[in-house]
Amino acid sequence: MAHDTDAAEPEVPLAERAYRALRQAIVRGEFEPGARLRVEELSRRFDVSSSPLREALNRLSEQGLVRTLENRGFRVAPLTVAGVADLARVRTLVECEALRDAIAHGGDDWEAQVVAAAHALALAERRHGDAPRALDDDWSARHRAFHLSLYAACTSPLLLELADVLFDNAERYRRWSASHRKTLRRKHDEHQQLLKATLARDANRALELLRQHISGTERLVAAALNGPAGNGLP
Amino acid sequence: MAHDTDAAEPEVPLAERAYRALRQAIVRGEFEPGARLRVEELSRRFDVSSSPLREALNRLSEQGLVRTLENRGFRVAPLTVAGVADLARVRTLVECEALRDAIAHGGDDWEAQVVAAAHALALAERRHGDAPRALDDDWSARHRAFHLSLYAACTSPLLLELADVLFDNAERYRRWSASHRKTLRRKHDEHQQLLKATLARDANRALELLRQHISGTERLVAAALNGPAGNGLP
DNA sequence: ACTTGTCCACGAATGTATTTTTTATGCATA
DNA sequence: TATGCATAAAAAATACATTCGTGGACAAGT
Repeated sequence: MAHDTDAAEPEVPLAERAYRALRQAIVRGEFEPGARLRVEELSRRFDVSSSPLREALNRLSEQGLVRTLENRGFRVAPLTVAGVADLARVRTLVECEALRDAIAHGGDDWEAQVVAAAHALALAERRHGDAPRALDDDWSARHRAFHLSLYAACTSPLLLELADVLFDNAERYRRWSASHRKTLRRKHDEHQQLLKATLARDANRALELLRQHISGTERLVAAALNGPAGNGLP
Repeated sequence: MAHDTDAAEPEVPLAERAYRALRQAIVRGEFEPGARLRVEELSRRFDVSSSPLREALNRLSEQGLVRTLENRGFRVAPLTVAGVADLARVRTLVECEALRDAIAHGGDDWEAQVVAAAHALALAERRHGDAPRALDDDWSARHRAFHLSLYAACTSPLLLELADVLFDNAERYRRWSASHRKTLRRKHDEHQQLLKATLARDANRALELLRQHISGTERLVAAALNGPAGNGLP
């Protein structure tokens, strides 16, 4: 029996591993927004040859994290004011619908998972003091888990998949904003209120809170994007 | 200077060509719904080697047209009752929002394009008699162009991209349904009404018509899917 | 005799190394 | 300063090697 924690999980294909590693690197902001993604560099960096790497890049480009320029290689998708506005809009549309459905159909197990995720997030926040949370991988993972747990009971697989992809795109903006800004955001109360409304099955209130949550993030990011001119953005 | 109409448009990469050809083949139903997509076969069929082909397959799998099974190759995404319901639901959400926005923001040029697309579609329908339209490539192209022209003035690129991908997924169901059914659908009136309401900038009515249009298609497809048991579907 | 499990071989998917083609860059020349 | 050619770099595609599942034969046990 092969154990997973060993050298490099040989049962998961290299293309898949490259995909995950690259996606995480992009979401975490390890590359500059418009930066070129040279196949050979990445090839060395992830210790994988070109073919699986190109497969990963192609998948990411369908998700909006990477841009393909024909015969001119790949680039990290840029971060723009228009982009964050568009993203917030579509996220609101998709995630509100998913939340509405989850509230309507979720059972006890779903509620339990939501409470668990919220608690895990709260723990990370308390422990974390005043450092910018969005830059902490652990907090980010729990933040993501909390939001997605809210939708988990949604009956539409497509909607869930969309919410997933859109969340990753938004994560890039959150991290960029957190690292280019002085004032830090306090999302704890918003999350708690969202949790409370959801558990109370108060769909109207929960949806309104979610809308505000998303648009609040968007406003901050947009301000950071065209505020300190010359901070790396067009 | 290379001319485009010659042998094979050398300026568009093979991966891109493979992607387009394969997508069209899948949408047109040239493969059975759950059929295996062997790399070597496709490689010979499209006269391309494995690398660009795998890139195309990876992109298509992100779009929902192809399913990836780790270490077991690719398959055409299945056609299921749950799938068509889910798809119709998300299409309604996305396309209604896109249409609302287009009606709010579209200018004269947009209106002109919509009218043109509608007219082109009407011409194809009149000429086409009573044969099942969804099986005719020309009609399908015009049908697609008409629907997408309605959204073209939408200010959200993301929404437009989503509408595009979802429409292709729906096209698979339309074609399958059209080829496994006796009674044919008459969508002409629905399209005309939709056009009329849109040009009148009557958003409420247009959105309601679009909802009915999508759900009408869904009902027919769902009926065809579990109606004649043993017609190739689980 | 029939089932059940294991091992081997074949085919197909995955991955690497290499060649080909295209695009970008620098230098010389007008 | 602009233009054209030569060179270098990188992307795209191919050919080749490796690895991984699948199915069949054979052996052991029921």
